[in-house]
Amino acid sequence: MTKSFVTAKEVAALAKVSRSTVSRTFTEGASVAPDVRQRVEEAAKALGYRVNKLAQNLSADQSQIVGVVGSNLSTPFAARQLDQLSRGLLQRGMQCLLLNAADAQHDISPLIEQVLEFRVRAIVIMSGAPPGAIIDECLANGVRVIVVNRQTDVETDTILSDDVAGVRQAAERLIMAGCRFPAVVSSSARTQSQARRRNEFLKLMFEAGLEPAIWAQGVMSYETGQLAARDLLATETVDGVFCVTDLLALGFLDAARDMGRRVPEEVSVIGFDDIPQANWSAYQLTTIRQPLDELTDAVLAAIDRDVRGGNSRPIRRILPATLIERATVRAPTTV
Amino acid sequence: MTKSFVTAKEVAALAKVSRSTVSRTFTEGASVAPDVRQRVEEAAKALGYRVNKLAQNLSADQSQIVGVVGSNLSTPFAARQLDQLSRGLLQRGMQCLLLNAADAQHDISPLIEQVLEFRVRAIVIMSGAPPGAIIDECLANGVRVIVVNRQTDVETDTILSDDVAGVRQAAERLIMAGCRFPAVVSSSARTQSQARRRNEFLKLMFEAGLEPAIWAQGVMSYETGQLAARDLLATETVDGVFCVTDLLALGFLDAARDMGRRVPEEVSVIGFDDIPQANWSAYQLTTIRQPLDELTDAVLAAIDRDVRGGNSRPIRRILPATLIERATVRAPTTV
DNA sequence: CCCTCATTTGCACCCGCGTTCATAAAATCC
DNA sequence: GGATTTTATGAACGCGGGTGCAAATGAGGG
Repeated sequence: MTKSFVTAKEVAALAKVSRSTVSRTFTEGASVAPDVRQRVEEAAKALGYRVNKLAQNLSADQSQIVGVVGSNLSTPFAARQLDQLSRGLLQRGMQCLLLNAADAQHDISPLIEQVLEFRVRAIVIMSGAPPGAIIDECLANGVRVIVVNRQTDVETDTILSDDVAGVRQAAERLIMAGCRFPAVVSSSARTQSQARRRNEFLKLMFEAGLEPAIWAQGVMSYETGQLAARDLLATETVDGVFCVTDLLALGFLDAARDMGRRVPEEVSVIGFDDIPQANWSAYQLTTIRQPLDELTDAVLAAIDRDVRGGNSRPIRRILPATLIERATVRAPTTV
Repeated sequence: MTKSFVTAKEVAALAKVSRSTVSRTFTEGASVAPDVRQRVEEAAKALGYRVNKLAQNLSADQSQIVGVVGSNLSTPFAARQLDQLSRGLLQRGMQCLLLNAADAQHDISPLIEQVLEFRVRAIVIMSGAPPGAIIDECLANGVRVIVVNRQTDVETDTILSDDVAGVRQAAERLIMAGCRFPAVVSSSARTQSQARRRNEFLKLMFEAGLEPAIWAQGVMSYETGQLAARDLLATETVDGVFCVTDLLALGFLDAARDMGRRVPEEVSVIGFDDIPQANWSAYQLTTIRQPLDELTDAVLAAIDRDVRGGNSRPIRRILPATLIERATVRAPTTV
């Protein structure tokens, strides 16, 4: 019943040629007589032959597979990122081996090891903490590693959006709105971009002579944002909130409204990422947009890069984040 | 610079054993003397050896890769589905080769062919139109095909949520709310589940003596839902809307409110899927829940199944969809 | 002390395909 | 038309690793 796949040998037998000729028929730019080629192709079609990529990649010692490790894939931002990336890979004739790091903060070495076993062409790390040692090992083996939105001490391709500049715009905007009692909301997960955004916000606020309330609990989710609002608005005097993620901001918004606080009149809220929901008319969240398209393009470009001159230096691209004005921050006050 | 990977041969040389012994050391249940095993393992670690899955799978004539074809991956429902599935696969020691069918209605044969070349263990089809011919070919080659939320004429594993029963609950609920002028909203994409939900709704409404307005345009998105509301509420008398997808329903809700219509007092709205956003407090959308967890479990079970007795008949599981009462449908009227 | 049996190990071959290399056939040149 | 170049084809080898088989080693029993 469960017959095995058709091999080139069987095609060769049917077409009455050698297996080498079959191989050549399916190899670009090999020399095969037209009539023979046709005979082989017919035989292949009749038998339902398709090359075994496993074997093909084995002798070539490289595959067109790209390993992608990510986490929180149901989160709007990550989902869009993966959607774009996987589509781009497919368009470029590469395969996308998805490794879902269930837990962001865990060490993702085992995942990388797993993907290495497939002699992948490149590894894209969208999340998780990759220890330098294993990245070095990848690079030593000629596997390009592309790290997204994360600083690494290792010399490898790095693509990130300009969190610092983005946060600066957010902070300035809140200050322009006349906020006196800022707060910053994040989850308890200590991912790099979260920490970077939070710390930069704190730094800027201190420089402006303000002392933000700090809230950091739970997982990265809408519900955590709600919780933050209930905590902060009940116990603190807060008139301007920076949520390190839109998801948090949306939860914050809803809970604030449920508590009867008016946004932006009583409290301004600003997020980060610009996920689609931020633009839904129930929210109209003012936020900092991550340049997702450019991010994806940069990743794809970095992967393609290794085809050409081998040992050029690693890419390091910082893409601009921009303030998207919507309706959750008070209009600038003319001081 | 770009050195190749370490092979078993090199490990053998270092450990002063034969390559077979190295192979056996990494093979479950093979007979290797304890001291030799340790020597080999040390050598392997020192050299950074890892087995080449390509080669391993080649001789085994099967991989632990599962091909997953999906589309609209940034959509909340699909994203969650993929998240769960990829996590489950990883936990079970399988790899997830993601094929992103950019366009749902296109023929996905080329995608399947591509994934077949990797001698995958199974193929999960979450979207797209798989022609029966190629599925037959998969099955003939011993590759299990699992189709999710889609009826097929081919005899293969099928997992679907009970759209019909779900829609019945939605329709009954709207009727209970006293709706006289129902409408059904879908996108113009002619995916099976959309069509099934719409047609079933129409049928039930006709049976109840009502004649629903039909709206079907655009892509599957929040914005399309907004558009539907603007169209329907402006030109028709509508007091009860079934959106075949939560995403549509949320857009509909927002646009309806923006037009000043009160929900559920003036118009009741009910969705399908129960995506996380449906439970956000700005919406509180009454909807039909697809049993996502059970769906994923069933898919994973179907994949695992092929380990055991080979030629048992294909699975066909229909999982119950349940009405989730929230706040967008009027309370039942006591007729 | 010799024989038997269990365990360990190396050899050789196979998986399916790409790729020299040599050879046969065809085409070109003078 | 013979010499030379080009082209087409098949045999053989390698990619990295699994595995059947037989030799080698060691332990146990009579």
